[in-house]
Amino acid sequence: MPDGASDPNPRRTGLREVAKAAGVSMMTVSRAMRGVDGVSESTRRRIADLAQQMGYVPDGNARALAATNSRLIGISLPNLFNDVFAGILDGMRRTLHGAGYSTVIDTTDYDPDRELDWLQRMTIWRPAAVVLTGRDHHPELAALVARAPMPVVEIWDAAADPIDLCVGLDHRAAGRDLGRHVASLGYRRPAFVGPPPGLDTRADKRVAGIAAAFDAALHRVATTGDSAFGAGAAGFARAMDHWPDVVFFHNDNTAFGGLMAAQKAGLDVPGDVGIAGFNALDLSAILPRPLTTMATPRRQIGQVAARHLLARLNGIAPPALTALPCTLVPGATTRRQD
Amino acid sequence: MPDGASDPNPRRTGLREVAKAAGVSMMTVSRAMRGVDGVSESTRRRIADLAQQMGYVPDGNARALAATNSRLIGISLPNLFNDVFAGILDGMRRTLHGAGYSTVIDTTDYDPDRELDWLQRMTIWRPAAVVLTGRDHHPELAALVARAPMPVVEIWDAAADPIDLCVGLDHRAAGRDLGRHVASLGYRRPAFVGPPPGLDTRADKRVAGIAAAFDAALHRVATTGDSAFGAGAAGFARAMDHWPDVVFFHNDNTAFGGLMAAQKAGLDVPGDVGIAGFNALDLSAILPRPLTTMATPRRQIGQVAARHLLARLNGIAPPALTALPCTLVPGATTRRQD
DNA sequence: CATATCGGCGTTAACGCTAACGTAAAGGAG
DNA sequence: CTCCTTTACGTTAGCGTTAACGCCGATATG
Repeated sequence: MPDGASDPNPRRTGLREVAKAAGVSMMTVSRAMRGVDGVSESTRRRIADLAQQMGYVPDGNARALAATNSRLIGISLPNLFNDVFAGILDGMRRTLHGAGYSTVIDTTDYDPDRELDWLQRMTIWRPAAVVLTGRDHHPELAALVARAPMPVVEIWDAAADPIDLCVGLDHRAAGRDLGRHVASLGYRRPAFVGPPPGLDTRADKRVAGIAAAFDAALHRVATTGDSAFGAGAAGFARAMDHWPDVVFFHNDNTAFGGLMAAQKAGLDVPGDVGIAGFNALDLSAILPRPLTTMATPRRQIGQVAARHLLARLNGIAPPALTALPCTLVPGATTRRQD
Repeated sequence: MPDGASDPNPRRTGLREVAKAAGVSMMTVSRAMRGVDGVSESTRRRIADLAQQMGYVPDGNARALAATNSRLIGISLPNLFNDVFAGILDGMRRTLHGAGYSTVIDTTDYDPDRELDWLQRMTIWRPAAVVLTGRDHHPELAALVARAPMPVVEIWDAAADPIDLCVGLDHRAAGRDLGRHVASLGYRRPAFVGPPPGLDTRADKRVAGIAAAFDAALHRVATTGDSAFGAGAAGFARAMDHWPDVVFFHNDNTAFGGLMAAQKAGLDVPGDVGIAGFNALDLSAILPRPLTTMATPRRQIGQVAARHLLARLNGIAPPALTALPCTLVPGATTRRQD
């Protein structure tokens, strides 16, 4: 069958072509394809078959333009080199995807400027909603959202007065609970190894919670570098200058780095020094001495956030603030209870 | 300042409003905003100021519709719980983002059906291009791409006859090089722990490469479960039933799981058994005994893929197939060279 | 001094689709 | 048999933007 040459511009098959082939109006095809009422079952099936056979693909841009709303949801996360955000994202995307939404993702590296920048570019697509990580944003972000009204979900950090919706956990309480547990084991001189203050505000809240559980001051050591593991090892060495009897880490990966450094330094864990992580990542459970850590409901946060968002998009008002509980994992890198 | 009520429908500021305010035609504003030729510098600046001040945000949907192309790029990856794909993605996104493209991401869990499904839904948005992982797709995918012609980049696995563009590494060669190194150390009875054959075709190619480096047959053990670490530990235990003297793992995370299992079983590594990973993830370097592994240029793959893609989008023809080199990391979980 | 060229801008006609409203025919109630 | 309702469509008028082309005055070119 000779192909081209006959038609100079073979025009992509659109609603028009399907309509002509089916002997109905474009509007009927449009309705049939979207599954909205007003088309008889027989016609719908006939159109669906025809569309399939003709290779018709609806045009999301035209659709969004005509309907003045799209099925695109923007998601902003600090990074993806981290099972924490990968877990949240996974929980969220399964639900959103199932409801017919596509997700546009960006990572900010904890930089509010980049978050704002991304949101500005995202609004070009008239997204149905956006998801932001945390509660601390660029000062201009609120104005931007006010100008382009749409549902906003802030995830991971549950704190009062969200922009719109918020699903996460209470990081201060999680830090406090972990701190209290460790303090109850008899530790008295805590240190913390993690990002420098101000960078990751969730970490700051956890530190505050941990510190509140102890009488003595908590020594905070700032890590740098790309690898969480390497940063943990280096941070641990610097933390030990202050003779702590227990070192808290930003997360389990850095804690593992610290554990390796302790081993290399010939220190006994938990005899000479206790070690505690955060998040209960997969790694923490298979160590010969499982990490003391706090399990965070990451996938669940994503799922709940997505469900609330869908509710909002369907006109139902979900709770503005949802804090999900964490679970202490006693592990074996701190002393056992006497 | 009393706000609403005066105008019943305050209409979002569009090209029209800016044009009216600037006393020029919509077309001039359009040109000015896009930075295309045909507008004097003074007019351009005046319009830009006005647009900024009026809070004008271009409509990507209308733009894509009128221009019949969008600045959206679809990216399909197996998952994000893995520094491998997170690294590739990061390298790619920095470059694409810098060129003004947004990325729509999906994960497939190594399921060709889900990849096809996603691509079908992605084409709705008329993306400027799509990125797929690997070279093995659903049989119908080629037809789908042919119907909606657009640049396609296949990443991670460099193999002949790509759909369009391909940037990755030669997994068979990487496996072979790693295998040869290990064989040269005197190991004779290799085993492999990783996903079941057919699931991750890159892993299959590496296995083939490893096997080719040995005289004896290679025992392959399939892992299951969500956690790479746990899977590695369980897989190692099952692999030892066949008395291998060296166990290769799908990646460094599973290898670490295996290492922990060996330690728990009282086996000496590399005395009793050698262990080799793949990818040189951050984890592998900070272990007391660094992993024998193969370093893969993940971020670089992303960058090169993005650069080639941008070239293609700008009408320049990049090389169809690019294979990037890997670097052997001898580590200490296999014997030293005699 | 006529003609070609070019920068700077405007006009027109889509791009592919959907909201809102219109209409014709069939069925049910009184 | 009229009136109302419901079902199943069709018609009209955009959604906000850009490609293509046209026009006009200003500066080179022969």
